[in-house]
Amino acid sequence: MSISTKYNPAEVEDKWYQHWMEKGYFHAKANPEKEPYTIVIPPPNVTGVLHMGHMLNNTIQDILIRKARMEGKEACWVPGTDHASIATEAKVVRMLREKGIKKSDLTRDEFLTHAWEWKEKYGGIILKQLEKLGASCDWERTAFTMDEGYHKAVIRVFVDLYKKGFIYRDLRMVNWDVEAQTTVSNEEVIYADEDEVSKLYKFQYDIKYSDEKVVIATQRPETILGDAAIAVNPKDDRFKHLIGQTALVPFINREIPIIGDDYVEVEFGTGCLKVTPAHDPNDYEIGQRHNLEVIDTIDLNGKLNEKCGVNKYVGMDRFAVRDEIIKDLNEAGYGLGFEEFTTRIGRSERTNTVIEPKLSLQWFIKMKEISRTAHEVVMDDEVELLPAKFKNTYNHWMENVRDWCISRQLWWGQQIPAYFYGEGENDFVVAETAEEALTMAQEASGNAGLTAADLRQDEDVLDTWASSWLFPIAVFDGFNDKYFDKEKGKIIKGANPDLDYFYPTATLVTAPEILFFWVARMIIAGYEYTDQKPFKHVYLTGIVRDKQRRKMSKSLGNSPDPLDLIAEYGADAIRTGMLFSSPAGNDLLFDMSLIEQGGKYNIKIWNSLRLIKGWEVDPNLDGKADQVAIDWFESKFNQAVSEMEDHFSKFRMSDALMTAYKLSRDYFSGWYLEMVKPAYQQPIAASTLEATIDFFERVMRLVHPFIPFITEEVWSLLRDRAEGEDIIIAEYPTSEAADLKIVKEAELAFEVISNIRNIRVTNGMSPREPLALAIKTKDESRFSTFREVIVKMGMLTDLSFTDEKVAQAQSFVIKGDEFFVPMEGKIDLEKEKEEITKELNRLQGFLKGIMGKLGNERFVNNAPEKVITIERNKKADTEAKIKVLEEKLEGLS
RNA sequence: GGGCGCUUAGCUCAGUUGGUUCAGAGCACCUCGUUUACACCGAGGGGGUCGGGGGUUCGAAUCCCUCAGCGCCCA
Repeated sequence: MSISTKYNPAEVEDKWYQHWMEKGYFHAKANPEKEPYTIVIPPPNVTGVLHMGHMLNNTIQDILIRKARMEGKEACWVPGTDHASIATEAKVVRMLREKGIKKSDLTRDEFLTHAWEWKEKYGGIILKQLEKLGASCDWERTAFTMDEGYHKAVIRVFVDLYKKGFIYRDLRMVNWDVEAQTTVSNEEVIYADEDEVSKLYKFQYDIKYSDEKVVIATQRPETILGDAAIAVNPKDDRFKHLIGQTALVPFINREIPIIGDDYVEVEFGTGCLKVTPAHDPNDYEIGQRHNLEVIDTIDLNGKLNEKCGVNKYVGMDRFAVRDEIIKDLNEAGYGLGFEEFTTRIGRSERTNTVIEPKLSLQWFIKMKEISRTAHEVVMDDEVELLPAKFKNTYNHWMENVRDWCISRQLWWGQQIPAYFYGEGENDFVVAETAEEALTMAQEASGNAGLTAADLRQDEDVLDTWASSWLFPIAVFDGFNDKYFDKEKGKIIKGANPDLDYFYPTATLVTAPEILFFWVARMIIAGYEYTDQKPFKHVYLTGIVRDKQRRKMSKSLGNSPDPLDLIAEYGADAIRTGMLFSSPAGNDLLFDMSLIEQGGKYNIKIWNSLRLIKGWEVDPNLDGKADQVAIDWFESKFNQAVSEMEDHFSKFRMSDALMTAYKLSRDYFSGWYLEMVKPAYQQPIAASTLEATIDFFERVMRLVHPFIPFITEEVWSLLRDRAEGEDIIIAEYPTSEAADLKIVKEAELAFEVISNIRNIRVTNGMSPREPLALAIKTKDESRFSTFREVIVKMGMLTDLSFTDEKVAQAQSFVIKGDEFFVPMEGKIDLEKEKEEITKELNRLQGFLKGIMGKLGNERFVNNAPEKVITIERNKKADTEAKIKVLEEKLEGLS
């Protein structure tokens, strides 16, 4: 069979992915004969598209899964998508707006119809893209957080937690996005990378029954009309006498108290703080402490309402009012100018609108108690974070965990199953279905005549994380009626074969930025519902950045399109490229040259295949001369496998790849193939060819998890394969004892060869220039094994042993042995002398250091014998080298 | 403001309990080479006072203190 000169990734990759799918290799079934190995994907946004972060993350997951599969485990990688309330709703709203439809013109049901259409059309694109990467997900298990079963699970958990007393409703200061008309979590509020310069305006307030004035400084003059107090620091001598007096809000002359509170920073602004409990979280807290009135002057749409007390401002946008009120107050003589200061202004991640702090009734989950076990298990390494440094961060967060606001003022998502039957704040019931709710409401209200039409379900949906925190359980249908004990609020063990088999999962691979939003909460849910951890290891990847360390993002335009990259270089190249420089927890500085390196690696493998496929066997050859190379590579292989096992056990994926890369590229394709390669157009021994193919197969199996496509292709071409004899399910190599003696002998031989090559290069000789080598050694046997290798690869005409120094020769020393390459006057004497002198100086300096150590009594007395012996050996070795060089120098002059 | 972490070659990073020539890898760089698997290659080479200072120790990239710079998380 002839093999194409060029490797064509696109063609090969599509072919094999299809083949794997047809054979059903990705599908996992509960199989008691095998050990399970499960990974659940961090579900990407359903409307998302593949970006570089996904590429890294999913490459790592695929490597883990493929390796587990080859190790004979039942490898199950569950893919899925997240409904992503805020992001998806924003996209649907934008799409509708482009069609001229306003969300506010639609009913909830109409909007959701559009949203589902959108989801059907664009949802899951990202999963198709993962196929291109080679992801071996069990596509039959693809989950979506709003699937019917999943939806029921989320609602069930809400009801259960409510019953258990973990969910409550309370007035809280939330971040209000006036454009999206929703609350956003603290995490969704972003601050500019650099502090922003803003203006701090000063205004004076009159004091009742006094000629004194009090001067405050504020960034938000539009909230003045909602002021409930002026606060000063009780330790501030300038102002403490004012405490207890009454100030007048400028312009409207509303009376407000002057209070003392430690929160006020003496140094900041004027030292006097206007307190607006309705519009600032800190002010709200001060208000709570001092029982201040809450005057909510800004409506949900960001416009001032009649409570502000000034007709002309009612209905105006908050920022327009700011300009207006500054002007008006200045004209009225209250303004005292402004100063610039740097501050941080929170903006909505979704709409970039300045966040409006807002008091609102929200649903919360109490976190302290429910998260206790989740806190402990990470501290005890029952769940291991990798790298471990994230334990500290996790600990800090868990120690200060705050209640989780789970309501979102959106339509796309899981609607909160709270049903109101009256006007009161507490006239509601919580139930899994409307029917159940009706019965409960009739009971709660004492009104048996209530009908379904009298019930009003809470308008809000749940935070998306309140869906995805159930992911490892819900993808195995864990909350289904059949497996869920509603009384106890626990999942029944032994009832759900899939869950019992695949859960707890093995490893979660995700980004550190969602350690709390998702990882911690999954652990919490895991223990709450199964009394088990959801996963053993959490591998936290870094962020993919560009060379200037900027995060790669579409908005910055600094990210290549992953699919273009795959099309151009092939998925294997991308996978290796991403992994070449990607230690766990460290950011990855993406560089095209890494992808190119990955591509070159594939080509190297391809060319090695071409070389081997070109060899003709001569049955008369015994191949004895090749045995040394075979023995050596066998050991080298085992050494590498053992190293990789160590790397894998520590989740050092980059290092594992580098070990495999060097084994296959440097040792197999470089040294080994060169050692056994027959001369041009010469045949090879059958046994050597067989051994070589066997090695090649083993190397391919070893790297298959990293580069699945080319390894499958090479595997299929190396031998005639039976149906189903595919590398994807071939056995993963495990390490066996390596013969360290032969490895050491090889190293010596390679060093000799390297020195000979060096002589050629430094003397400007052609690599083919015939040379001879004479060795002066006490132990000829150490060269016996690799004698022929040295001759072949050193391009030597002769290798002999000598007792005498050889004149007119280039020489070098390795471990006390002297090597002579006769040059017959071809060398540059002066240059040679210069170099020897240089080396001599270096060695003498080195020796001086050793002598210093050995001359130090405290060293000799205190250091372990082993260390002293090493120093003595170093001394002897160095002295020998110096002697040789000195003699050489003499010989030259 | 509180917490955590980082600083080793031009770049990205290894360096496990202080002790083998421990100062390393990959990439980049420089020189040479087109010898039929591969120039998407091969051979060879240069390059770091381990952020600064101090201390502990016979011995420090490694432990302690301190200064400087950087990053992340939370307020």
